Amino acid sequence: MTRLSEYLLPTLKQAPADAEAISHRLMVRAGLIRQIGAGMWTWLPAGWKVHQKVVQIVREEIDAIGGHEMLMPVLQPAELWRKTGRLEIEELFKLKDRKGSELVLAMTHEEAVTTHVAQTVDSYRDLPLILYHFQVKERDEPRPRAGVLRTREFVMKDSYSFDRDEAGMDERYELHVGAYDRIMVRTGLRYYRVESDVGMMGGLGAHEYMAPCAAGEDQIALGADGYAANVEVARHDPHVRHVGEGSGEESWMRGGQALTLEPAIEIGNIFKLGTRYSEPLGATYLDEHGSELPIWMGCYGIGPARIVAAAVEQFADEHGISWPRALAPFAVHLVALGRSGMPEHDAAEQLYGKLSDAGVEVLYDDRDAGAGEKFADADLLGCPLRLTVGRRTLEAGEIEVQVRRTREQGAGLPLHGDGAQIASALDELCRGLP
RNA sequence: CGGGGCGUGGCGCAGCCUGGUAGCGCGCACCGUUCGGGUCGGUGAGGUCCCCGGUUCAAAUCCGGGCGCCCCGACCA
Repeated sequence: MTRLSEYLLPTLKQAPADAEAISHRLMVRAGLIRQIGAGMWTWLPAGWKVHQKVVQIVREEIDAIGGHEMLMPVLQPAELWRKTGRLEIEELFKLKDRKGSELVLAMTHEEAVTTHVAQTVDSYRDLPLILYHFQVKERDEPRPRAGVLRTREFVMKDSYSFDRDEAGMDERYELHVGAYDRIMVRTGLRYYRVESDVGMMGGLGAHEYMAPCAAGEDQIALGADGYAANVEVARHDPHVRHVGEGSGEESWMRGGQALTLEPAIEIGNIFKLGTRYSEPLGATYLDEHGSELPIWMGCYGIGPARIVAAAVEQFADEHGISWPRALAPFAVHLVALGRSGMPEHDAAEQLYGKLSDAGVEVLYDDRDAGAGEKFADADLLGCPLRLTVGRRTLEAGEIEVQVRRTREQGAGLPLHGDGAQIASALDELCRGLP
């Protein structure tokens, strides 16, 4: 599928000096991302592949609960935001066009979707509805940090539900809980769904999906009984007592149980909005009796970039990244040893052809480079399986297979076997991996 | 926004204190060598020393102003 000699994968031995978070260091070193300014990042080809793996998982699960994908613009009239009272938000980028008209760069899309629904939905027969898109969000963050973890521009999947009443909204909300749980499981991440502060979105309920990792900027409180909450929520929970204050080590108790605090990053959030946006934007419908009623809404966000970074954080080791199989840029990293023209190199070429034809996602390292360099890059990039074709391989008639996560060598596969058979054997192997 | 740090070739750094217009490692190009864990040797290319101004015969170096980036905190629809 991809020859490394013809690909752009600029790996580095040393991370940029100012990079501290593991995901920041490794994603730059592995050639996945490059910075262009504070909180402004480019996804290079291999990085974008990973990002799009996440996007596709999210798309499939939102489609499965009846979501309809669309695309709304980032550039929007300021007037919409004035109507909802959000024009004054500091993080909102504001600008003017050549005529002097006031515009904003959207940091989220409630204003846009609600406007469209207000214009197009008239009857109770049009509801419920789930609309979503993957679109860039622009936020003038006071402090971007940690590579792709907190940026000023990032792609978000945001879906919005529209219902006749509160019960309907709750139903759509629960559908999203299910979809989000399935998304998290499929990505292979360790995660918690925690109750969150509803903040300015109204008091109707909200959850956050948190991925524990060292670079996390939030803290979650966890109980042995399965209790999991944002620390802000835990703080206001009457059952939670704060024990060790001031001694440096924080200690919380809930119903006689100690709570542990863990740093985590927010990778998704879901809110019950109620009529917070439908009212100012006039999104109403007529019910069976001809009465005009406001539409009940929910909004549901998920950040693919944060899922990618969290996966790096959670599974990296001293050699580099170790992707969960669902997110890996390639299923297989094939390393050819020896110089081009030598028998082992020719054998690697043949194998590459067979795997490609069989539809295996394979990155083929056909570069004229030393074995050490190739293995180091393979470890750094972190594809689940590494295949090696070298002199030993030829002698044994077997392809060497190494599992990235465990760095253990499995049983070899027949070098001269049928392509489809090798592919299905690899597929089998992959399915057994995390 | 408060506190701290940094800006010298693609990356990592030295030089700055004690002014004399730039050096190391990696990477890159070429030659040879090696070819199962970042081989070794040689040759070479590549720098407005973040920007503007000032001091001085002379500024990467000293002074003033600005910009950019990172880290901690605050903030985080």
